[in-house]
Amino acid sequence: METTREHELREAGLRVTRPRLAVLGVLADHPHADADTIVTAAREQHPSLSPQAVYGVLKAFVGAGIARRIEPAGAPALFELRVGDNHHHLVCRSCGAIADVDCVVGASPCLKPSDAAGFVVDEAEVVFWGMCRDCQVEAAAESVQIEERHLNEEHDMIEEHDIREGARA
Amino acid sequence: METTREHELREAGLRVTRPRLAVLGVLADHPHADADTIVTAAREQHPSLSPQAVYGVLKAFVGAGIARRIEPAGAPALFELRVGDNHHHLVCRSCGAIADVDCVVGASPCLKPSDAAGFVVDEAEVVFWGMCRDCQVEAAAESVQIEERHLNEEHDMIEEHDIREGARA
DNA sequence: GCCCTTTTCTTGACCAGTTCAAGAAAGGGG
DNA sequence: CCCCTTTCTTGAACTGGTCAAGAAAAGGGC
Repeated sequence: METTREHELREAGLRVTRPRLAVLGVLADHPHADADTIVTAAREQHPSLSPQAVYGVLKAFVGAGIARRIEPAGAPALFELRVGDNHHHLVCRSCGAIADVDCVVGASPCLKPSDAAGFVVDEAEVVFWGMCRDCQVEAAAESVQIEERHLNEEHDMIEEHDIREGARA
Repeated sequence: METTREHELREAGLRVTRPRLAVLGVLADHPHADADTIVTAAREQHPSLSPQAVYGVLKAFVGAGIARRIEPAGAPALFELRVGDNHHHLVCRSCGAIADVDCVVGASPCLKPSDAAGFVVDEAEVVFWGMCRDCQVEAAAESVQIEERHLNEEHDMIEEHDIREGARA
């Protein structure tokens, strides 16, 4: 019995239900999963699970403070169980992969705006944009190919674009 | 003649068109406008302007480097002309107001992740979440009203649970 | 253990923001 | 001024996500 997870839910003031346990399990396995990934993965344990149920569960988790929602620009929302430590994220521009980064300064709020313009700031969210190791390798390989293509010239193009494996989760 | 703005467009390698000049004007007036605001405002100068044209223009601007797109979680994308200085943003949780903040450390990339996990980072985006002055005032006024209501009322239970302030940072 | 109330899940419609596609119109170099 | 290219208009479509109503199931009291 997943008493541990049941406990986590109860601790958070949430009823223990199959969909919630399933989603919790998926989040434990996929530290930065989007709703769709969660639906798909959670259906292994609970086939009838609906997307709306997942949205509801996720909203409950976020509301109860056991999950955090992150929304990198241009990507669907991602959810993670690591909460309360104000860590930040590295996002790969080409494949969307996400990695955690500990808070730069340590404590939260980790950053203070130089001039808060009258705002009361309660969170500083940092997103580091860049390219993950895999995509760097791929990009390097591709640029080599382009070079070769130029050398060989007048041969038909090898369409390698759209490789984009979903290494998001 | 808006030679200045025409020049800005040409400088950026863009053709000068009426929709573009209109959008450029709106962005100059509204430093953090969303697509819808831009459409509405730009129609004062160019009534037949379509939303799709605006999306196209904005994409062109961003591509040409004369505008920047920001996407605060849970809000439509906003566009600003201030580019190239890697400044950051304060976002009001209750009304969505946005204010610019100069880069905390000065130069861009202003922050270096403690451990980049193999990523090559090219930008550090910081969003400060909080409450703007207006909303603070409003919230204060509202809490006073609630307090009065409690005092006047015949001692209904003062439900204080679920306060759970989002002190996530 | 069973009932009852409340919460949650299922099913299905709907919405906002944005993108895609095809043809018409406008920019601007020659 | 013409022609080619880019851009805009019009209209449809798509994605990620929300809303609403009824069915199901959680779990406290008996």
